Amino acid sequence: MSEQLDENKLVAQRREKLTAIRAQAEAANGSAFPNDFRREHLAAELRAHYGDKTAEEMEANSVRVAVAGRMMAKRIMGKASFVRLQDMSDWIQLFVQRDTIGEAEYAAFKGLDVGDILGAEGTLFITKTGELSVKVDCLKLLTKSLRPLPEKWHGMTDQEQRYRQRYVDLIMNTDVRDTFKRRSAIISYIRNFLVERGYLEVETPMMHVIPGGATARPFETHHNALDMKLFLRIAPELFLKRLVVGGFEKVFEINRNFRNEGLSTRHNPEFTMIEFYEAYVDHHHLMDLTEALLRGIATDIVGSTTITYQGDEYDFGSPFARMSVKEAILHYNPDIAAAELEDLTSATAIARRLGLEVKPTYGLGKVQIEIFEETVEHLLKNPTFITAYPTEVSPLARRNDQDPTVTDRFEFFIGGREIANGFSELNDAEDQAERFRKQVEEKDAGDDEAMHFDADYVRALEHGLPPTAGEGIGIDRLVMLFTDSPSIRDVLLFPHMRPEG
RNA sequence: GGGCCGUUAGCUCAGUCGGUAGAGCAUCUGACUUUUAAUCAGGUGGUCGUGCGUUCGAGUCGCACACGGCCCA
Repeated sequence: MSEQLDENKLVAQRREKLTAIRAQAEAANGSAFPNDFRREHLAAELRAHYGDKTAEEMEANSVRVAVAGRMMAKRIMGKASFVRLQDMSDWIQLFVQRDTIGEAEYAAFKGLDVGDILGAEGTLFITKTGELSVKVDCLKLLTKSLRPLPEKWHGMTDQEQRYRQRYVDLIMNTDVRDTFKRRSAIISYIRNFLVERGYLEVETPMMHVIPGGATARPFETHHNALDMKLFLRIAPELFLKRLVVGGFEKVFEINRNFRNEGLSTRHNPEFTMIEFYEAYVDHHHLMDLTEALLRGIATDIVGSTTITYQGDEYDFGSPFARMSVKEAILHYNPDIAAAELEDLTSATAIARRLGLEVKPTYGLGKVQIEIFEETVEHLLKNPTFITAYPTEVSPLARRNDQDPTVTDRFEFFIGGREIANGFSELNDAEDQAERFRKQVEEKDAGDDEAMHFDADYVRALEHGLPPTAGEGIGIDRLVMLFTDSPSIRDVLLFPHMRPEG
């Protein structure tokens, strides 16, 4: 596929047409790919302004328009024809008459192909079937399309082709365009939400010398001039907190992170997260903020506090449920006694009974989280905050003042999936250094997802991080939820695919 | 990583028991001055994902591989 894409007769025919168009344009001192046509109107604007007018009203005051877009359908009725012209906003019909544009122009029009990019000028009118249309008096081919589009009725349905040739998918499928417009709207909403509250948007490095801020396997790359190994970032967290040390007390970043894991309907090697940090608040404040943000997205973008995802309804209108990890385990496992969860031996027995692997290095907190993930996560359908994560699995979160075995941390779940993760930040530099050492021990013991020791980050903390709370939200999964998309690939314009076979 | 399913014309899909490859749309030719999946008549279009094997003969049966989808880990 690299050099010679599949050629066929249809493409060859169009190439021949283009050759003739080139020759004609050259003879007239013009271009086969003219760029001097200026569009004055979008289809959606015209529909909005004139869509409910009557044929008589349109005839009474003639409206001149200039539209441009891709020809999606061509119906030749003899000496008059109809064209469906699709632009970024919508589509509008063109009415092309031989006796209006001239015999030579009409002959040229008949040679155009579905898929060609056209510019058209004319006056608006309404056909006898009630379709707002442009009676064209000037039609111009702007770009010749050499490849046939998929069939008009079924369109492009093959998932693989839709992902690989997203440009065709976007041309053919309105709902795909709508999904990505909504994705953009959601990101804009989040950005405005935070900027309105005094947050500063920043960009921090994506190439890290020490990958940090999450437990995940990073991608490695190499800097030639410096002859050094670099990692694509797995999270921006440690840089954002350095900025809070520096005095940017409310910051956020929306961008890509990279994790070297398998692909699935919920995982792409590169994905988009927002992380935000605010000084002088705690994780309770972030839960309130998150609740307001998600309710706002539902209301303002979806248009309802109830959303439907893959047949299930979720309610964003009521206050979100909040419970601790241990409460959740006990609530969904009535056969487990509270005391059993507090003891490593009995908790390990429970985990093994569930068929979970418990490594000798696991402490009580890790075992509890394994039980939680196995028995609770998938049941958290309506919006729920789970709090009080074990310190053992939260190396960057602040210990709880009453119970130092857990942290002031929460994760947010909906539809059985984790969408967000936030906590009051660990700002005790000495505690942080100690937890990094623990992570390094685990790394040395063979856990390639464990963290590195980041000495500069500890140095930053030694300058003093104000009490701060921070959170990360997976944008792709959030967009899946709000666009009713079953796969992460449906919300990524160009999802990662193996090379074509 | 494991299981199941898929890969046939540009697109969407049929293809019986193993016997020379089919339809619709698109395209080409002709007719048609208000259609919207326009209609009518006629024509063109194929390395059946790749490779190996079984067979007189493979789109069809077997094995391997590639890519994808769904489920599981």
